[in-house]
Amino acid sequence: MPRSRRDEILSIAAQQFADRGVAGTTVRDIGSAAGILSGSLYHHFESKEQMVAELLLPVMQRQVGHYRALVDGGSGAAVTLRALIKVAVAEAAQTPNETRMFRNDAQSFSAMPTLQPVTDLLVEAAKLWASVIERGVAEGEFRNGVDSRLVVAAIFDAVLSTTRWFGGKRPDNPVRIGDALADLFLGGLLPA
Amino acid sequence: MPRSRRDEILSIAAQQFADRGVAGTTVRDIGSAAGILSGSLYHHFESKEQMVAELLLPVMQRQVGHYRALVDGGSGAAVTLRALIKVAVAEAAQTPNETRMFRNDAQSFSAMPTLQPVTDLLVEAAKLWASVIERGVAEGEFRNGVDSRLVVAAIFDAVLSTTRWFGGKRPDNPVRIGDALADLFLGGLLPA
Amino acid sequence: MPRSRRDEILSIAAQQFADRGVAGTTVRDIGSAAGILSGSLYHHFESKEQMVAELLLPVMQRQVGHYRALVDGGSGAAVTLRALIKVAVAEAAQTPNETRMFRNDAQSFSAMPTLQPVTDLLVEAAKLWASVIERGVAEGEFRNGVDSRLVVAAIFDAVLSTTRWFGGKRPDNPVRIGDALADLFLGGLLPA
Amino acid sequence: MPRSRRDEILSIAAQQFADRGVAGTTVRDIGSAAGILSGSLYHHFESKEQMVAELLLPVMQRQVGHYRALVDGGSGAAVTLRALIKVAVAEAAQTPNETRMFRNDAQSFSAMPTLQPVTDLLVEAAKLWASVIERGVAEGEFRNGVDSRLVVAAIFDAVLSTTRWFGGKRPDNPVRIGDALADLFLGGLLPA
DNA sequence: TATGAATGAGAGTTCATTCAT
DNA sequence: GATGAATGAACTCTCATTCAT
Repeated sequence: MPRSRRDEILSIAAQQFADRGVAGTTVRDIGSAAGILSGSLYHHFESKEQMVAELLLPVMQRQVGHYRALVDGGSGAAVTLRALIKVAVAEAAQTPNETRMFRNDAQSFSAMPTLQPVTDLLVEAAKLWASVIERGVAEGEFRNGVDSRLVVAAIFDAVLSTTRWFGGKRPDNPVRIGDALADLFLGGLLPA
Repeated sequence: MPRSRRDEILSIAAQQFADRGVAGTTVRDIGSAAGILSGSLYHHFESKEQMVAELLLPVMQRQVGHYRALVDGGSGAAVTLRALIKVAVAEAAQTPNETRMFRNDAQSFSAMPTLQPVTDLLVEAAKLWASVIERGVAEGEFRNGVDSRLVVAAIFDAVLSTTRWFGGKRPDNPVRIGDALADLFLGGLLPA
Repeated sequence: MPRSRRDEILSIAAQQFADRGVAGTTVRDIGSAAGILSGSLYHHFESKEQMVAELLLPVMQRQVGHYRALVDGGSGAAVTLRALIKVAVAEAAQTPNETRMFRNDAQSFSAMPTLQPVTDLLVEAAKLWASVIERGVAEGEFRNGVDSRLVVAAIFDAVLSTTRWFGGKRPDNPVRIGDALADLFLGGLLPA
Repeated sequence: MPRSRRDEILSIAAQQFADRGVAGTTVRDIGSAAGILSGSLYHHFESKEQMVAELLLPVMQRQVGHYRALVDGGSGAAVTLRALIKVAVAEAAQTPNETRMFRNDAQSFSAMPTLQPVTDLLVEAAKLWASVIERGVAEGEFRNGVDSRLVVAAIFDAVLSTTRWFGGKRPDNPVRIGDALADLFLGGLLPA
């Protein structure tokens, strides 16, 4: 429930960005979905790029905030990793459009200067997750020889993909998905 | 080592498509990377879209060919899944540019009619993988309660992400990466 | 006297289309004649082809409307034919640019899907005219052995050519031209 | 039955020019209809424009030759006009493609410097025909008050249109068409 | 806040023509 | 005579953005 007209437009834009990609969405698309002309968008926002930034930055800040708290929380690596996965999935479920933007458009962020802060947070998030994996290996909680970069990339991409299950008609339960993913990455497919 | 001029241009285009995305790559980009004018590309190809199709279709056909053979190979689910992951990673290592195109641009394929056959193969691939997971669960080789769709999506995305390790200056070893990924998804992070 | 900017541009385009042919007129030509950039045309029209359609359809609808009324009017064949010629010439004088487009570009209409309705009306017009000739022959008003298709084609082309006399500095009188043409086709060159 | 390869290509080009218009025909079209690449056309012809000139000039020269002879032949205006119409129709039947090019593309000839001689002949032809009409009026053979320019334009256009009946599967008889046209313009539709 | 008209850069594509082989 | 590759200019059309009203 968006409060201002501004927020309303922003959430309409998020939908479009998620559906067709940032580059594939024209300001005309956004305007006509919002019931105004494209030129009128510029009364609310400085540029299309700024809309993207305004959409993604708070989402990423919230996420990294959670990650920092969990990593600093003093729990063991396995418990922390499960918590990270669950909170990440929960956030993905809450902000599915923004999450799909991360999944599909992160590649092009480097060409958008305004998004530097977002990219920085993305990097920090990856480092936080990697640190948990590394600690787990170092402390013997995780298997030896695990490649932390590879594992982090795999988990991250898996989390970003969970938005598939949250859209559509019968959205799945984020808690269940988070647990399933944590089970998969911690315990594997083979039975214990 | 491309033989004809045509193949040479095609591999140059693949690099650009992978780096900046299909939509983000202009025919002028491709032309100047190939040392010719953009218009001259049309001596070799009918359209930009056709270049994409010509790049992706054989790659996907090869992959699905492998997947079919493995799924029909009669091995157990775990063995088959490991083989699938390894061959998929090996293919990703051999065609890193095309793989990155799948990762980043698959979303927009629906807007490109020429790519329908590619999309069809993509769907078939997902079904083949899912069938292995389901068989593993049914036959007790995999844990009970595993969500096959979710697992397939996670593994697929992880495989597509491995191209990170194959580009650049010091490309990693696909066999090692394939094994690491198979270990992760079969055995999980926790020690046996 | 065009009212909206849109109509103004349209009538400028008609002039150009008539002078250089539809294919020979570029959107840049139209734009610069209208004092705007070519891209700005697309604020008003979806495509060049749509401009052509929007120009020709109402003209042809009006004409066929007249033809239907006259053919159904119950007058004799000779009287009807004279009326047809006169109204056709009058319309050509009122919309000289569109008429020249019919004369010069009708051949290429089949390649423009948007113009199908126009082509359909063109065909109907020819049939209406031919029916009058045939009735005249059948009822003995016209000479025996007259080839109606040939005569219709000849009259049609003659009418389309009359725009020569309506442009330029000293435009001729459509009523006079219409009568002269009717005299020619009804009575011939030889004195009665 | 074209003799040289050159003539063969030329007649293939004429067909295309007639069907799609000069501007609407690409050298690629001509090449592929002739079974060679477009570039190879330039071994035979200097330019596309030259092909047009080479096609139209002899046709027009022949025609004007006939017209001059007939106009200078000393016959009465009516006899001369009938002869002009019949020979013009006969020529149209013999060179239908070139005639259709005159009908459809004459407008654009002014933009093609190479075609100046053709245009000059076209003008001379019109003058020759007009002189016959005027003589007929002056000598009382034709009705008083006849507008010679208008009549010439009408007859010319009618002749150019006769190619409709000479193409296709069951080509009509040029002699019959010529007579029908002469009857129409001399005697009109009304019975004597 | 919004409209409607326009900009200007750049997109994919076409095409007559050239030329080394 | 023909090929195959390329040029370079022009084409239609798109789109983020600006601005007077």
